[in-house]
Amino acid sequence: MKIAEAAAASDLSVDTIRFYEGEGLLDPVARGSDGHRRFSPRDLRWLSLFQKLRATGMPLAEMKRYADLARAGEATYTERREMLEAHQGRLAAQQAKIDACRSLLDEKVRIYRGLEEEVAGKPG
Amino acid sequence: MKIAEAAAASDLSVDTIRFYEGEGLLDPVARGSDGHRRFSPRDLRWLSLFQKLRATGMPLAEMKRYADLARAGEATYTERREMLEAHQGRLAAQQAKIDACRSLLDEKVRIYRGLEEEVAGKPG
DNA sequence: GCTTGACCTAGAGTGACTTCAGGGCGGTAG
DNA sequence: CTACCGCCCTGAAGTCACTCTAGGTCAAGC
Repeated sequence: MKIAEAAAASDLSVDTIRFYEGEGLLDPVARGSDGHRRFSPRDLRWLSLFQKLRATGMPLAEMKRYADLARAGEATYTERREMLEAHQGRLAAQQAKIDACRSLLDEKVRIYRGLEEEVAGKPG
Repeated sequence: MKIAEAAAASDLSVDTIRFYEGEGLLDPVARGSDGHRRFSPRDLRWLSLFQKLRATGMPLAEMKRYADLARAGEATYTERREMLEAHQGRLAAQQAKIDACRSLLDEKVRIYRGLEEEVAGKPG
């Protein structure tokens, strides 16, 4: 699978994928005889994981740490789990922000609708 | 109200508040005789709004546009409402990302727990 | 054989802060 | 009175995570 397909499948940009490889999040990706990257299903699963973690606010350094731990084998299960649990906490915080923003926007939109009607009803 | 209090109340940093004023999101803030900023309740409401919008991914340029429209008066009600509605769409997208990440993490954490037990149960 | 399109690298540019360096003012402890 | 502390000021440099640009390779289609 080449990079454009990997990008489409993982919901990352091709630039971001190259950047992540450069940062060492992914092991160096295999290359075809043309020098182009060939992504394995395993690479793909990593990219999708990175996409989800980043999209919800995990810093790159932390994703790197997680990837390094995964390379280190079964001795790191506990630390890896703890990292994911810490990120679950971040999800909850994000959720709270979304909820707060949603209720504010719902009200403001309602208010604007009222104001627009008022303006429309003005004589003149 | 001075800047540290405004920061605590709006959940922004003092640096971010100064930065937002510099970018013209806020009208120039009143100053005391000591040259320090004095934030009005109105400033505070704007800052809280900006905090909520930024925390959920609205770009600065868009918040600036919204603030400029608000300065322009009632002729801009409709455009302002449409901007907020567009942001409601962003909230939904964020929500989807959080949900996708949450279900992945729930599963991964469950799996790690199983693996940790397995390792713990090994002889030797 | 020439163009088109997807890929390559290295490096510059961007958005939204954050940190730093250097300095002022007001209160209080010595 | 002055030394220090804490909070504030400005302008500029630094950071994070991309994103875009310039210049180049290569296989395939006309």
